[in-house]
Amino acid sequence: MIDLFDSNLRRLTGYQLRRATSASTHGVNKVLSRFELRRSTYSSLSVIINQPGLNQRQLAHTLAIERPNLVKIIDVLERKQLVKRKLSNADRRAYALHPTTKGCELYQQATDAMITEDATLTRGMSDKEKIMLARLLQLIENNATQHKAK
Amino acid sequence: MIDLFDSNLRRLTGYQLRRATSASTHGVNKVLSRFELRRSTYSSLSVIINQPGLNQRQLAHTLAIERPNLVKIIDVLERKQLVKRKLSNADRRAYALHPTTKGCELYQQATDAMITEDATLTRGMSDKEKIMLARLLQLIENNATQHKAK
DNA sequence: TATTGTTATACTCTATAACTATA
DNA sequence: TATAGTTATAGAGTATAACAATA
Repeated sequence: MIDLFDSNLRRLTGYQLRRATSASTHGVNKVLSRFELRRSTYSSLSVIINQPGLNQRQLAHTLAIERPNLVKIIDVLERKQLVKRKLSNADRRAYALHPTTKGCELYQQATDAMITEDATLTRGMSDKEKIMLARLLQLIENNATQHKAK
Repeated sequence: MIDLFDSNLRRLTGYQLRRATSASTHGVNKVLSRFELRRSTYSSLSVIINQPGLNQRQLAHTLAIERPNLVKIIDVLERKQLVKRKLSNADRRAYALHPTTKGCELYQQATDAMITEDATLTRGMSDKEKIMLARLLQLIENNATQHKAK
């Protein structure tokens, strides 16, 4: 096959980002499917375990997703008995989100597999490069978020 | 607001990538909407201008998208008279994709705006860091694509 | 009045199977 | 038989408006 190239697009950092992200998606989905999780449910479970008791608004903010999109994600996690919505005493409008024992166990297994999978992405990088990459990606996110707010 | 953090997730390169990409999306969409383009139509137009005469299979491969998803994108570009499907003499199954004059002009304007927008993402980076970022993102994409093929 | 969770809805991107016409 | 373009379809993520219960 003739190997064409998108040399114009490749000059854009935003496009480079999108291609790298997109390429990584297949492997991530494949790993998570072994645990009957999707990216949205895994990331929500992760934050809930990291910050037990937070409410849906806080979780949505942490994940940078909209509140309405979270409802079905938590529904799924609750149906699978990985997470529980507990009524908050302080504010009866809100639910405090807590992981179950089953949720913690599944999270540990899934995370082990995710870390292994994730390591394939940075194969060939030195530790110094990995640290720099993380720093630059965070800078981009901050730049974009600040830019968006204006 | 209490500033919670997703420290578990943030250790994963794949998640760092996704957050940076996602954060950049709003600005890109906003720029492209001024030209009545979307990411999919802009990137297709870009490749067609870069490689005039290529067919839809080649374009899909270059953009790493599936052939069926390209059909409506080209339909839109053709309806807007930015691109033309020309019957290929060599292979009457295939269309050769060519930009129109209008397509080239709109692409130039949109690209100027896109480059300006894109520069905000790498604000605060040295030239050396920008080069390294591009190299590391390409490495990730290669690693992920290779990993996927297995 | 404002906020939490929710419902409804719509749009974009992505992915696969199967068809047609050509090769 | 294999390929290019297409159709149909379904899944996942994302975004906004509006509502009930509560603050």
